[in-house]
Amino acid sequence: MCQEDVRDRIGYLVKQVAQAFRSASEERLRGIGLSMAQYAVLTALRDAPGAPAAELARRTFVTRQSLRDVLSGLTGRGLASVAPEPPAGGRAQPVNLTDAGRSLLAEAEAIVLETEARMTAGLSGDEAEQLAGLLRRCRAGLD
Amino acid sequence: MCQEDVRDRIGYLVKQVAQAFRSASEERLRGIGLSMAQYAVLTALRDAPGAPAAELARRTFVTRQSLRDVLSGLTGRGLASVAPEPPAGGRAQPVNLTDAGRSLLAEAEAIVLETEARMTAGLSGDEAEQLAGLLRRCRAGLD
DNA sequence: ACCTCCATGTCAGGTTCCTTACATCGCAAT
DNA sequence: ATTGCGATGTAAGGAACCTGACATGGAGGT
Repeated sequence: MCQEDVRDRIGYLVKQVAQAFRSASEERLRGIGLSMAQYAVLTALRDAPGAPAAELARRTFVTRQSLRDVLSGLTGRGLASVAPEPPAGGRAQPVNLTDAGRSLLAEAEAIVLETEARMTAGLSGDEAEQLAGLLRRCRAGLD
Repeated sequence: MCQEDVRDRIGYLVKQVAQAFRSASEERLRGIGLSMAQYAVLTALRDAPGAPAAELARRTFVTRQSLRDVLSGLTGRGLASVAPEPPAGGRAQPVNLTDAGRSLLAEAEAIVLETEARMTAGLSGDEAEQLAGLLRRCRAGLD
Protein backbone atom coordinates (compact mmCIF):
# COMPACT_ATOMS: atom_id res chain seq x y z
CA MET A 1 0.00 0.00 0.00
CA CYS A 2 1.01 3.60 -0.52
CA GLN A 3 -0.33 4.60 2.90
CA GLU A 4 2.26 6.99 4.27
CA ASP A 5 2.50 8.09 7.87
CA VAL A 6 -0.08 10.70 8.74
CA ARG A 7 2.52 12.88 10.41
CA ASP A 8 4.45 13.38 7.19
CA ARG A 9 1.55 14.67 5.18
CA ILE A 10 1.55 18.30 4.13
CA GLY A 11 -2.00 18.90 5.25
CA TYR A 12 -1.22 17.61 8.70
CA LEU A 13 1.95 19.68 8.94
CA VAL A 14 0.28 22.89 7.82
CA LYS A 15 -2.50 22.39 10.29
CA GLN A 16 -0.09 21.64 13.06
CA VAL A 17 2.14 24.64 12.43
CA ALA A 18 -0.87 26.92 12.14
CA GLN A 19 -2.25 25.60 15.39
CA ALA A 20 1.08 25.90 17.18
CA PHE A 21 1.43 29.45 15.92
CA ARG A 22 -2.07 30.28 17.01
CA SER A 23 -1.63 28.73 20.43
CA ALA A 24 1.71 30.42 21.02
CA SER A 25 0.34 33.80 19.98
CA GLU A 26 -2.89 33.41 21.88
CA GLU A 27 -1.09 32.43 25.03
CA ARG A 28 0.77 35.70 25.08
CA LEU A 29 -2.07 37.78 23.67
CA ARG A 30 -4.16 36.73 26.62
CA GLY A 31 -1.81 38.81 28.71
CA ILE A 32 -3.29 41.95 27.17
CA GLY A 33 -6.80 40.55 27.04
CA LEU A 34 -7.05 39.74 23.34
CA SER A 35 -7.83 36.56 21.45
CA MET A 36 -6.35 35.72 18.07
CA ALA A 37 -9.72 36.39 16.46
CA GLN A 38 -9.90 39.82 18.03
CA TYR A 39 -6.38 40.58 16.93
CA ALA A 40 -7.27 39.60 13.37
CA VAL A 41 -10.26 41.93 13.36
CA LEU A 42 -8.25 44.81 14.78
CA THR A 43 -5.65 44.30 12.07
CA ALA A 44 -8.28 44.21 9.34
CA LEU A 45 -9.73 47.35 10.84
CA ARG A 46 -6.44 49.15 10.62
CA ASP A 47 -5.98 48.05 7.00
CA ALA A 48 -9.52 49.05 6.07
CA PRO A 49 -10.75 51.85 8.33
CA GLY A 50 -14.46 52.47 8.07
CA ALA A 51 -15.14 49.13 6.39
CA PRO A 52 -18.52 47.53 7.05
CA ALA A 53 -18.67 44.40 9.18
CA ALA A 54 -19.25 42.22 6.13
CA GLU A 55 -16.00 43.40 4.61
CA LEU A 56 -14.11 42.67 7.81
CA ALA A 57 -15.61 39.20 7.79
CA ARG A 58 -14.25 38.59 4.32
CA ARG A 59 -10.81 39.81 5.29
CA THR A 60 -10.59 37.62 8.35
CA PHE A 61 -12.13 34.60 6.60
CA VAL A 62 -15.07 34.13 8.88
CA THR A 63 -18.80 34.57 8.36
CA ARG A 64 -20.58 37.82 9.10
CA GLN A 65 -22.30 36.11 11.99
CA SER A 66 -19.03 35.03 13.58
CA LEU A 67 -17.62 38.46 13.12
CA ARG A 68 -20.53 39.94 15.00
CA ASP A 69 -19.57 37.90 18.06
CA VAL A 70 -16.01 39.15 17.97
CA LEU A 71 -16.97 42.70 17.12
CA SER A 72 -19.41 42.96 20.00
CA GLY A 73 -16.59 42.03 22.35
CA LEU A 74 -14.41 44.71 20.79
CA THR A 75 -16.98 47.49 20.90
CA GLY A 76 -17.98 46.48 24.42
CA ARG A 77 -14.44 47.19 25.52
CA GLY A 78 -14.18 50.43 23.61
CA LEU A 79 -11.60 49.18 21.12
CA ALA A 80 -13.77 49.66 18.05
CA SER A 81 -16.86 51.67 17.24
CA VAL A 82 -19.70 50.95 14.85
CA ALA A 83 -21.55 53.90 13.35
CA PRO A 84 -25.04 53.83 14.89
CA GLU A 85 -26.64 54.49 11.53
CA PRO A 86 -25.58 54.12 7.88
CA PRO A 87 -24.24 57.24 6.18
CA ALA A 88 -26.54 58.97 3.72
CA GLY A 89 -27.05 56.89 0.62
CA GLY A 90 -25.71 53.66 2.01
CA ARG A 91 -26.69 50.74 4.10
CA ALA A 92 -23.41 49.50 5.52
CA GLN A 93 -22.41 50.84 8.93
CA PRO A 94 -18.73 51.78 8.97
CA VAL A 95 -16.57 50.35 11.73
CA ASN A 96 -13.52 52.12 13.07
CA LEU A 97 -10.73 51.67 15.56
CA THR A 98 -10.82 53.82 18.65
CA ASP A 99 -7.64 55.31 20.07
CA ALA A 100 -7.62 52.59 22.70
CA GLY A 101 -7.99 50.01 19.94
CA ARG A 102 -5.10 51.46 18.00
CA SER A 103 -2.77 51.44 20.95
CA LEU A 104 -3.72 47.93 22.02
CA LEU A 105 -3.24 46.75 18.45
CA ALA A 106 0.31 48.07 18.54
CA GLU A 107 1.05 45.97 21.59
CA ALA A 108 -0.57 42.92 20.01
CA GLU A 109 1.36 43.43 16.81
CA ALA A 110 4.62 43.31 18.70
CA ILE A 111 3.62 40.06 20.39
CA VAL A 112 2.56 38.34 17.20
CA LEU A 113 5.60 39.49 15.25
CA GLU A 114 7.80 38.19 18.02
CA THR A 115 6.06 34.82 17.90
CA GLU A 116 6.42 34.73 14.15
CA ALA A 117 10.12 35.49 14.47
CA ARG A 118 10.45 32.60 16.88
CA MET A 119 8.70 30.32 14.43
CA THR A 120 11.04 31.22 11.59
CA ALA A 121 14.14 31.51 13.71
CA GLY A 122 15.58 28.32 12.22
CA LEU A 123 15.12 29.56 8.67
CA SER A 124 17.41 31.75 6.61
CA GLY A 125 15.99 34.72 4.77
CA ASP A 126 16.01 32.82 1.53
CA GLU A 127 14.26 29.87 3.07
CA ALA A 128 11.57 32.08 4.53
CA GLU A 129 10.99 33.53 1.07
CA GLN A 130 10.83 30.04 -0.36
CA LEU A 131 8.34 28.92 2.25
CA ALA A 132 6.13 31.92 1.58
CA GLY A 133 6.18 31.20 -2.13
CA LEU A 134 5.30 27.54 -1.69
CA LEU A 135 2.46 28.40 0.66
CA ARG A 136 1.06 30.90 -1.82
CA ARG A 137 1.01 28.22 -4.47
CA CYS A 138 -0.75 25.82 -2.11
CA ARG A 139 -3.35 28.44 -1.43
CA ALA A 140 -3.84 28.96 -5.13
CA GLY A 141 -4.57 25.27 -5.56
CA LEU A 142 -7.52 25.41 -3.19
CA ASP A 143 -9.93 27.64 -5.07
CA MET B 1 8.83 52.01 9.12
CA CYS B 2 9.56 48.38 8.42
CA GLN B 3 5.88 47.48 8.56
CA GLU B 4 5.39 44.98 5.76
CA ASP B 5 2.04 44.01 4.32
CA VAL B 6 0.13 41.64 6.55
CA ARG B 7 -0.67 39.36 3.64
CA ASP B 8 2.98 38.54 3.02
CA ARG B 9 3.74 37.36 6.51
CA ILE B 10 4.46 33.72 7.08
CA GLY B 11 2.11 33.45 10.02
CA TYR B 12 -0.73 34.84 7.98
CA LEU B 13 0.01 32.55 5.05
CA VAL B 14 0.22 29.44 7.17
CA LYS B 15 -3.03 30.28 8.85
CA GLN B 16 -4.71 31.00 5.56
CA VAL B 17 -3.56 27.79 3.88
CA ALA B 18 -4.54 25.74 6.92
CA GLN B 19 -7.95 27.33 6.96
CA ALA B 20 -8.47 26.85 3.23
CA PHE B 21 -7.45 23.23 3.56
CA ARG B 22 -9.76 22.73 6.48
CA SER B 23 -12.67 24.41 4.76
CA ALA B 24 -12.18 22.49 1.55
CA SER B 25 -11.93 19.19 3.39
CA GLU B 26 -14.82 19.91 5.69
CA GLU B 27 -17.05 20.90 2.83
CA ARG B 28 -16.67 17.50 1.28
CA LEU B 29 -16.54 15.55 4.52
CA ARG B 30 -19.95 16.92 5.36
CA GLY B 31 -21.23 14.77 2.52
CA ILE B 32 -20.54 11.71 4.63
CA GLY B 33 -21.55 13.34 7.88
CA LEU B 34 -18.14 14.00 9.39
CA SER B 35 -16.42 17.13 10.64
CA MET B 36 -12.68 17.68 10.44
CA ALA B 37 -12.45 17.21 14.18
CA GLN B 38 -14.22 13.88 13.98
CA TYR B 39 -11.98 12.80 11.14
CA ALA B 40 -8.92 13.67 13.21
CA VAL B 41 -10.14 11.58 16.13
CA LEU B 42 -10.97 8.61 13.90
CA THR B 43 -7.47 8.80 12.42
CA ALA B 44 -5.87 8.95 15.85
CA LEU B 45 -8.01 6.00 16.84
CA ARG B 46 -6.78 3.95 13.94
CA ASP B 47 -3.16 4.81 14.74
CA ALA B 48 -3.62 4.03 18.43
CA PRO B 49 -6.37 1.47 18.93
CA GLY B 50 -7.46 1.12 22.52
CA ALA B 51 -5.89 4.41 23.57
CA PRO B 52 -7.59 6.29 26.41
CA ALA B 53 -9.39 9.51 25.65
CA ALA B 54 -6.61 11.59 27.15
CA GLU B 55 -4.12 10.08 24.73
CA LEU B 56 -6.40 10.85 21.78
CA ALA B 57 -6.64 14.41 23.01
CA ARG B 58 -2.86 14.74 22.96
CA ARG B 59 -2.65 13.29 19.47
CA THR B 60 -5.25 15.64 18.06
CA PHE B 61 -3.91 18.66 19.95
CA VAL B 62 -7.05 19.47 21.87
CA THR B 63 -7.92 19.29 25.56
CA ARG B 64 -9.55 16.26 27.14
CA GLN B 65 -12.70 18.27 27.57
CA SER B 66 -12.93 19.15 23.90
CA LEU B 67 -12.27 15.59 22.93
CA ARG B 68 -15.19 14.46 25.02
CA ASP B 69 -17.52 16.58 22.90
CA VAL B 70 -16.26 15.03 19.69
CA LEU B 71 -16.09 11.52 21.08
CA SER B 72 -19.65 11.61 22.33
CA GLY B 73 -20.77 12.42 18.81
CA LEU B 74 -18.75 9.52 17.49
CA THR B 75 -19.97 6.94 19.99
CA GLY B 76 -23.51 8.19 19.61
CA ARG B 77 -23.34 7.27 15.95
CA GLY B 78 -21.71 3.94 16.57
CA LEU B 79 -18.38 4.85 14.98
CA ALA B 80 -16.33 4.40 18.14
CA SER B 81 -16.81 2.59 21.42
CA VAL B 82 -15.53 3.38 24.89
CA ALA B 83 -14.99 0.50 27.30
CA PRO B 84 -17.65 0.90 30.01
CA GLU B 85 -15.13 0.19 32.74
CA PRO B 86 -11.33 0.29 33.04
CA PRO B 87 -9.47 -2.98 32.56
CA ALA B 88 -8.12 -4.69 35.66
CA GLY B 89 -5.21 -2.76 37.13
CA GLY B 90 -5.81 0.42 35.22
CA ARG B 91 -7.94 3.50 35.26
CA ALA B 92 -8.03 4.60 31.63
CA GLN B 93 -10.95 3.39 29.54
CA PRO B 94 -9.76 2.17 26.13
CA VAL B 95 -11.48 3.58 23.07
CA ASN B 96 -11.77 1.65 19.82
CA LEU B 97 -13.07 2.01 16.30
CA THR B 98 -16.14 0.02 15.38
CA ASP B 99 -16.44 -1.63 11.99
CA ALA B 100 -18.69 1.20 10.88
CA GLY B 101 -16.06 3.66 12.07
CA ARG B 102 -13.33 1.89 10.16
CA SER B 103 -15.23 1.88 6.92
CA LEU B 104 -16.33 5.50 7.22
CA LEU B 105 -12.75 6.47 7.99
CA ALA B 106 -11.66 4.87 4.74
CA GLU B 107 -14.08 7.07 2.82
CA ALA B 108 -12.97 10.14 4.72
CA GLU B 109 -9.34 9.33 4.11
CA ALA B 110 -9.93 9.29 0.38
CA ILE B 111 -11.63 12.67 0.52
CA VAL B 112 -8.89 14.32 2.56
CA LEU B 113 -6.09 12.85 0.47
CA GLU B 114 -7.79 14.12 -2.64
CA THR B 115 -8.05 17.60 -1.17
CA GLU B 116 -4.41 17.49 -0.18
CA ALA B 117 -3.47 16.46 -3.68
CA ARG B 118 -5.37 19.43 -5.02
CA MET B 119 -3.53 21.71 -2.64
CA THR B 120 -0.11 20.50 -3.74
CA ALA B 121 -1.02 20.08 -7.39
CA GLY B 122 1.12 23.05 -8.36
CA LEU B 123 4.19 21.69 -6.59
CA SER B 124 6.75 19.23 -7.86
CA GLY B 125 7.74 16.28 -5.71
CA ASP B 126 10.91 18.01 -4.67
CA GLU B 127 9.07 21.16 -3.76
CA ALA B 128 6.57 19.25 -1.66
CA GLU B 129 9.49 17.67 0.19
CA GLN B 130 11.04 21.08 0.67
CA LEU B 131 7.80 22.52 2.00
CA ALA B 132 7.40 19.67 4.45
CA GLY B 133 10.94 20.19 5.71
CA LEU B 134 10.49 23.92 6.18
CA LEU B 135 7.23 23.40 8.02
CA ARG B 136 8.84 20.90 10.34
CA ARG B 137 11.50 23.42 11.20
CA CYS B 138 8.88 26.07 11.87
CA ARG B 139 7.09 23.69 14.17
CA ALA B 140 10.34 22.99 15.99
CA GLY B 141 10.78 26.70 16.63
CA LEU B 142 7.51 26.93 18.53
CA ASP B 143 8.25 24.78 21.57
C1' DA C 1 1.16 1.81 55.61
C1' DC C 2 0.83 6.44 54.28
C1' DC C 3 1.01 10.33 51.58
C1' DT C 4 2.12 13.18 47.87
C1' DC C 5 2.19 13.63 42.87
C1' DC C 6 0.42 12.84 38.40
C1' DA C 7 -2.86 11.25 35.06
C1' DT C 8 -7.51 10.40 34.01
C1' DG C 9 -12.36 11.29 33.81
C1' DT C 10 -16.00 14.59 34.58
C1' DC C 11 -18.90 18.81 35.16
C1' DA C 12 -19.96 23.76 34.56
C1' DG C 13 -19.67 27.84 32.01
C1' DG C 14 -18.11 30.71 28.38
C1' DT C 15 -16.20 31.95 23.66
C1' DT C 16 -15.78 31.40 18.87
C1' DC C 17 -17.57 29.93 14.82
C1' DC C 18 -20.72 27.62 12.04
C1' DT C 19 -25.41 26.77 9.30
C1' DT C 20 -29.95 28.21 8.47
C1' DA C 21 -33.20 31.63 8.07
C1' DC C 22 -35.21 36.07 7.59
C1' DA C 23 -35.79 41.33 6.98
C1' DT C 24 -34.14 45.21 4.70
C1' DC C 25 -31.85 48.33 1.67
C1' DG C 26 -29.51 49.88 -2.76
C1' DC C 27 -28.95 49.06 -7.54
C1' DA C 28 -29.89 47.84 -12.07
C1' DA C 29 -32.48 45.83 -15.66
C1' DT C 30 -36.89 45.71 -17.54
C1' DA D 1 -42.00 52.66 -11.50
C1' DT D 2 -41.46 48.09 -10.40
C1' DT D 3 -39.35 44.06 -9.97
C1' DG D 4 -35.46 41.15 -9.00
C1' DC D 5 -31.01 40.53 -7.30
C1' DG D 6 -27.17 41.03 -4.42
C1' DA D 7 -25.23 42.68 -0.25
C1' DT D 8 -25.89 43.84 4.43
C1' DG D 9 -27.54 43.26 9.14
C1' DT D 10 -29.75 40.28 12.50
C1' DA D 11 -31.33 36.24 15.16
C1' DA D 12 -31.52 31.39 16.86
C1' DG D 13 -29.44 27.11 17.66
C1' DG D 14 -25.73 23.86 17.54
C1' DA D 15 -20.83 22.19 17.27
C1' DA D 16 -16.17 22.52 18.80
C1' DC D 17 -13.05 24.27 21.74
C1' DC D 18 -11.43 26.51 25.78
C1' DT D 19 -10.41 27.57 31.13
C1' DG D 20 -11.26 26.34 35.79
C1' DA D 21 -12.41 23.16 39.14
C1' DC D 22 -13.12 18.79 41.26
C1' DA D 23 -13.04 13.64 42.28
C1' DT D 24 -10.59 9.46 41.88
C1' DG D 25 -7.18 5.89 40.97
C1' DG D 26 -2.06 4.42 40.35
C1' DA D 27 2.70 4.90 41.25
C1' DG D 28 6.52 5.99 43.93
C1' DG D 29 8.93 8.01 47.88
C1' DT D 30 9.06 8.42 52.91
